[in-house]
Amino acid sequence: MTDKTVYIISGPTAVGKSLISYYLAKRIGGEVVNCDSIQLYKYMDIGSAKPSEREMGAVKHHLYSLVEPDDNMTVARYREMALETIDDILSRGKTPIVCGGTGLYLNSILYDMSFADSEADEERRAELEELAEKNGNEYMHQYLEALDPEAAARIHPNNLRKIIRAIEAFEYGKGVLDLSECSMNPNYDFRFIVLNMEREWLYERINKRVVRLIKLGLVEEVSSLLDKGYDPSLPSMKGIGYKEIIGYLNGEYDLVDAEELTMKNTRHYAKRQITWLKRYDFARWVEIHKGETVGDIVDRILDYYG
RNA sequence: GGCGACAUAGCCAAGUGGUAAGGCAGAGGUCUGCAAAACCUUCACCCCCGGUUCAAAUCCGGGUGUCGCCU
Repeated sequence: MTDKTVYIISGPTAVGKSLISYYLAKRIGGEVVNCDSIQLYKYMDIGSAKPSEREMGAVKHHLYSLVEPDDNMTVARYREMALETIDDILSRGKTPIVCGGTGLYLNSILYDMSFADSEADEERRAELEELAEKNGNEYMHQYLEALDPEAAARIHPNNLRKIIRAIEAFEYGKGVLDLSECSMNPNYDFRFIVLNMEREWLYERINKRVVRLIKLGLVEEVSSLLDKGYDPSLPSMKGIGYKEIIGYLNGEYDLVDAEELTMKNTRHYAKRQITWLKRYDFARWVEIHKGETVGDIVDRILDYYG
């Protein structure tokens, strides 16, 4: 371990990232830094499966419950906060343990990404969305092609969201860059662990977790968010578990359907996360087997990097 | 036992003579400012046997199975 060592504990949802990070932190005197887009929000504790009070009390946890659910979060802001937090932890002689499965946020720490030249502008975005509404995806894709052919070539014509972002980015600066043009963040020595387990077992855990979250009061949590006035269209409220419960509360289907939908969407999410994480050829994959204790897994993580 | 209906992918399902829609699930993938988001790719010789026909998931006969009704 060096004085710039930063652990990253990632993996699909429900593999046990939080628990393992917690034990790892206890073992090496680390502090946990959240890298989960939904756990960043306040009042969204049950649905986002944040670490328990006890865990948060025993080990320092950063960037949890930080912003209001209607806050306009972006990767750029996340990056800023995360790097600041990591530097602070290092300056106190502790080891940061970045824990989470939001791939884009992970990238923002891992790579020397620059967001400075492409500010997001609400008004311009609304304009572009309207233009798209009127003329369709194909039109927007051609529009982008005229501005930034390279970006257009990378973005599928149906992916309107990315097309609009690329147009914005182009108008503000150098456009949307490809990650391959970035180098690794040179300020840290990363120890990047991807936790994984047999697909079937993971799906089983996901299903059980959804049942548990509902038992713990997810429905109440969601209705209290709605009572506070948070709009279902907010990105935070589109989180898995939240949007499905909102549908139930609106009478679109019953609770059993909401539960099944949540399970399904969580499974899909886990799969996308695994796909994303495969890109990091420098990551060490730790396969968790049934019957292993958290201690065993932490041992293996520590052994990995000698 | 009789009569009738149906049998298409893991599930739902379209197709009634011209070489198997679609949805869901599953699998794989893309990714620099909404990322728990957005988007893409992929997945069947149509219950079995025989017949008619240039051509059958589609028509005919016989099996088998499921469902319904009757006795």
